[in-house]
Amino acid sequence: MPRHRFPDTRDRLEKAAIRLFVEKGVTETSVRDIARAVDISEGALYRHYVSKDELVWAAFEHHYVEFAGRLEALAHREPTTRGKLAAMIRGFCQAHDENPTLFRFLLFVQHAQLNKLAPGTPTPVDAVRRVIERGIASKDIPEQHPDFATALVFGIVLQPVTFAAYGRLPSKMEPISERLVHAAWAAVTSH
Amino acid sequence: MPRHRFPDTRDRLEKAAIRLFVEKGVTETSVRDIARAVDISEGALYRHYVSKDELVWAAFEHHYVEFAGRLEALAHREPTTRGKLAAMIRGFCQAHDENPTLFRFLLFVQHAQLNKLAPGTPTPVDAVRRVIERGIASKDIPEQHPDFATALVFGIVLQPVTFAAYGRLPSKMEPISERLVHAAWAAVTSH
Amino acid sequence: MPRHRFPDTRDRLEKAAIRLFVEKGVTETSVRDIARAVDISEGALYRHYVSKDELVWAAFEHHYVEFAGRLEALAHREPTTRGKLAAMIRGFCQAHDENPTLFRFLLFVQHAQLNKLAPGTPTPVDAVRRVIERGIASKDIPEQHPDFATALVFGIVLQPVTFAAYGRLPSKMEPISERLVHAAWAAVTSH
Amino acid sequence: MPRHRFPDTRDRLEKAAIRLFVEKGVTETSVRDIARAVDISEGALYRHYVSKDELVWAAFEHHYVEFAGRLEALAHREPTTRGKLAAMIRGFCQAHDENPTLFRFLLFVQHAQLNKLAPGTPTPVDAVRRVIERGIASKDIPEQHPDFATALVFGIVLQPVTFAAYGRLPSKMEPISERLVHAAWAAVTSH
DNA sequence: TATGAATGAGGCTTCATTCAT
DNA sequence: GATGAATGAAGCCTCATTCAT
Repeated sequence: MPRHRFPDTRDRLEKAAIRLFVEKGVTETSVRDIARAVDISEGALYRHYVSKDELVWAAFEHHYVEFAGRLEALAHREPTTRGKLAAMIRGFCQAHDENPTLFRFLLFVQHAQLNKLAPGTPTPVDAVRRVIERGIASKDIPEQHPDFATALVFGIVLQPVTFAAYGRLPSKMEPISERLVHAAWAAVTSH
Repeated sequence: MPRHRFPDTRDRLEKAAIRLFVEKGVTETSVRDIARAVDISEGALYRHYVSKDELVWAAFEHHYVEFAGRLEALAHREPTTRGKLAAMIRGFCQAHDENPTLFRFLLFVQHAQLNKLAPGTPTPVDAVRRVIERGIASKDIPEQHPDFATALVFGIVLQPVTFAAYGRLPSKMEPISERLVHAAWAAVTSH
Repeated sequence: MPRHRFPDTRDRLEKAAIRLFVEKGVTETSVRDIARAVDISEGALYRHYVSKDELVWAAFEHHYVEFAGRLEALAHREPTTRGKLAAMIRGFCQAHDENPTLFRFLLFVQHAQLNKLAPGTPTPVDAVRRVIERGIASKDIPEQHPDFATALVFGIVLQPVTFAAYGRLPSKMEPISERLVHAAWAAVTSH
Repeated sequence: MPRHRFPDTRDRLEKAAIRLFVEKGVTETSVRDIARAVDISEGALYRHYVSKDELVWAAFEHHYVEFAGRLEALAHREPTTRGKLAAMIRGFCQAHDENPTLFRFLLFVQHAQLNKLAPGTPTPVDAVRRVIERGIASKDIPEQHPDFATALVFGIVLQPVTFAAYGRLPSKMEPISERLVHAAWAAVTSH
């Protein structure tokens, strides 16, 4: 049951759009740019997406929710708080290395899109936050504001991604995933 | 309508622009938006800035370089690696709390502006990196890629700022500065 | 309002632009003027030309090169120097009378456009100059600076065109073409 | 009885404006350009000229009328038609070489300004035309349309100036003045 | 008297979107 | 279905001119 009659063109549009959005920014990428990248006419794009906004949103939502689910599942498999956190951080690294462009897209556009998510939709932030909350409850992690601890974990994971995006660090995350796990655990459990 | 009532138009433009840039994004803020916020005509803006780009750049460069110098000075006063790092992190928090809008502006636009900095201009990243490099040389910090450790520190400091910007954390950083110092030190010295 | 009723929009734009350029000058003609003359929106013009500059250039280049070729061909058919020169002068007159507006456009904008011609592109000036050069070599024309003689011929032909453009002379050139031929030959062979 | 209280600044403005007008064109030269060239403020320019248009006009009118008078006087001194014409052509060459920029200015802007001349004001064209008219009346020149003959003389003189302006001929006219005299006389008397 | 900030109109261009073909 | 010309709003910028200081 395909979600659309032209799944191929739609996918190619999404992929090209994501690439351009990361390269130039969303506002700086025109519908024309996207149509050209996929070699269709501007008008044709509107057969696949109602508007540019919808294209951005669809590209975001689809992958963002999927990624949240993936993290959730990874955490679910592990029994301990540290194991869950470690699995999620490794999941971040793996997702990044599989498709850095997509990862950067999600990272860079999230704040403009988050408010469009249906309330209650699980996000990667929620996934991490939930693990931390339970870790605090079970005393695996010292008492602290769970959002703050979540921020620490995200900062530790995403800043290297940002540095990599701008060439300050090598582009692969998986080689440093264990370092990130240790750093995140240390940060979250310090005092 | 009076003409010279505001000899400080340039300053008012910068301030209004920074606010709008943070609220809506740089591309999404039009010259007209800025001019209206200051109640002058669009054309008048060009008496003060050669172009919108120059306005963005001037607002960025001025404060960015100043902030880098401030961090440098804070680090300079402290004798130990940990002291230096702690002073800088507290400096971040203080700078943020003094003017969160300005801080967010610097944070959000930096990547589009950094390549315009004259080569060799010291940046906050350089300031932190230098302390870390020396800390590694003096064995205060375990052997590791200094850019990686720098990323950890920045992630730990900036992600809470980002969470605060989007309402996930309280808007003041100074109350959590000691926590950030501990977390950063823990992350950098873990293994 | 219908969209595709004029598949010849580009041509109509060029024609209207040329007319306006002659009437008011290139800089003094706005893109809006041109679009209005053809009854399309300003934005639509950019489907046909990348910029106003390109419109000016395209209108110029196309006709200028064509005209140069036409003169060249006319000269080629004649065996003698005087015959070649006479044919070219008659060609000028005929081209002018066929479309005085176009001719004046080429005359008035040439200096701003000539430096954009690909080096080596033949021009009407080259065509005349070449005939004169050979005429000097074959002693049909007395020894003299060929550029100077070329200037004389052009002055003799174009100044009446200019006078006609500003109403000082009747608007048709063909009736005076033989007079121009005589005058040009007399000027070029005097001493 | 000075014509203005700031003859010096006014002169410098006129000179700078003429230079810029020749270099870039009248429309393409802004009031700002002119004010800067003379190192005064934009506002100050309006103490000397009511508007940009008036500056253009004043610069034109002043020199144009003066030049017409000069030609008239030169012709007056000579008894014969050929002598008068020769004197005027030499006068053109001399005026050009004294100040080529001014000469080009008059040449290039004349058509936009001529209709502002008070009716009856003598122009260089009138001066030449009058001599030709009388030459025809006295049979020194064969019967022909005097405007046409005037066009020939102007073409022969001005086209070399144009070629010089664009680098196709050496920049001095006086060395070729006798050639121009001969060519003009030959053109005008041919048949 | 000189300055230059301010105006307001207008210039060129881009863009998301529509729609006749 | 697909095309791409057309729209109309908006974007950035320049300019001649005015006028408070």
